[in-house]
Amino acid sequence: MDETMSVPLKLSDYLPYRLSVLSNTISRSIAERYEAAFGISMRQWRVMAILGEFAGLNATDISERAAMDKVAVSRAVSSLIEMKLVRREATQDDGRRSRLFLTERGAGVYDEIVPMAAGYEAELTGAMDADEVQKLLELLDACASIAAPGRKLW
Amino acid sequence: MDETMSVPLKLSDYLPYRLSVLSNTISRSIAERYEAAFGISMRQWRVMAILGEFAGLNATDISERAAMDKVAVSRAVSSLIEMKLVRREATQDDGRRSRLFLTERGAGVYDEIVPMAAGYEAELTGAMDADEVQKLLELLDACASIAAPGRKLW
DNA sequence: TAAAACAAGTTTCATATGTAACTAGTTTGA
DNA sequence: TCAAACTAGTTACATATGAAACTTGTTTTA
Repeated sequence: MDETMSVPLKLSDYLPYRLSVLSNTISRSIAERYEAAFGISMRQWRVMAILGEFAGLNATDISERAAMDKVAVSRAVSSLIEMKLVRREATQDDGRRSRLFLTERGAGVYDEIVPMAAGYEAELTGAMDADEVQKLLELLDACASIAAPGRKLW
Repeated sequence: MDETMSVPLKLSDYLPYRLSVLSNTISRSIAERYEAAFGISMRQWRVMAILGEFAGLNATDISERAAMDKVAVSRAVSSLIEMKLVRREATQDDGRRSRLFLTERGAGVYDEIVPMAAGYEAELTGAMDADEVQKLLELLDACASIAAPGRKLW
C-alpha cells in the first residue's frame, strides 16, 4: 500500500558483496606472505606465475592470461626486470614485442612461492570434501559465464 | 629425480585467482551501471547501501558493516554529503561522532539502485537452482571462516 | 611501394587508495 | 579533578591505478 517505502537491500547477504569481501580478504592474506618474504606485489606475482607456467610469453599474452591490463603488465614487468627476477629477450621477427622469462633467481622465488600459494588453497578448501570443491568451482564458472558472457575469465 | 625442476602452479585453476577475477568482473560490471547513471563509486554506493538499511549509523559502524576502513568511509561520506545524498547529524552525547542518514534525494537514488543490484544478482544466480545458490553461499562461508578465522566477514 | 591503419608496449596525467600522523572530544584512574 | 590513555574522524603524504595519448614497429591496401 505504501509506494514510497524503499525496499532495502541486505548488503551482507548480497552475493557480489560477499564475493568481493571474501576475495579481497583472501588475496590480501596471500599477498602479505610473499610481499613480506620477497617484496613482490600481487600483480608482480601474477606475472611471475604466468611466466613460471608459460615461459617466453610476450606482454600481451601475459595480459590476457593474467587478466591484467597491458599498462599493469608493463609496469609489473619493468619492476621485475629491475629486481632481476625476469628477463626480456627481443624477438627476431617483430621488433615491437619481446619474449619474457623468469631469471634463475626468479625461478627460485617462484619455487618458494608456489608451495606457499598451494598450501593456502589447501587450507581454504580443507574443510570441504572433493565433491564440494568441485561444486564450488562449477558454481563460480556458472557465475563467470553470466558475468562475462562470451569471453572466458580464466 | 630432478630436484631442480619447478612444480608449476596452474594459475587459471587456482581458486583465489578465480575468485579474484570473478569478483572484480562482477563488481566492475555493477559499478558501471550506477556510476554511469548517478556518478557514484562502489565505495560511495556501499555507504549508501548501509545507510539505506541502517539509518543513523555513525562512520565507525559503517566501517564495520561495509568492510571498509575508516579513511575510505570518511572520504565516501564527505563526497556523498557534497552531492546532497547523505546528511550528517551531530550526536548530543558524543561530540566526536555524528549519525548519518540518506537525504530524500539519497533515498531516491537508493531506490533506483537497489532493483538494479538485485536484478544483477538474480541474473547471476539465474542458471542455478535454489539448492545450488544455497550451497554456493555455504561454501563461500566455509572459505570465509578459514580466510578470516574468528572475525566475521559479513 | 608509400600512405593509412593497426598493434605492442610505454609514458603521462589525473585520481584513488593505504598508512601514518594528527585534531578534537571522551573516558579512566590516581 | 586532572593528566594519561583512548576513540572518532580527518588530513597529509606516498604510492597504486586507469585512461588516454604517444612512440615505435608492422601490416594492409590502393
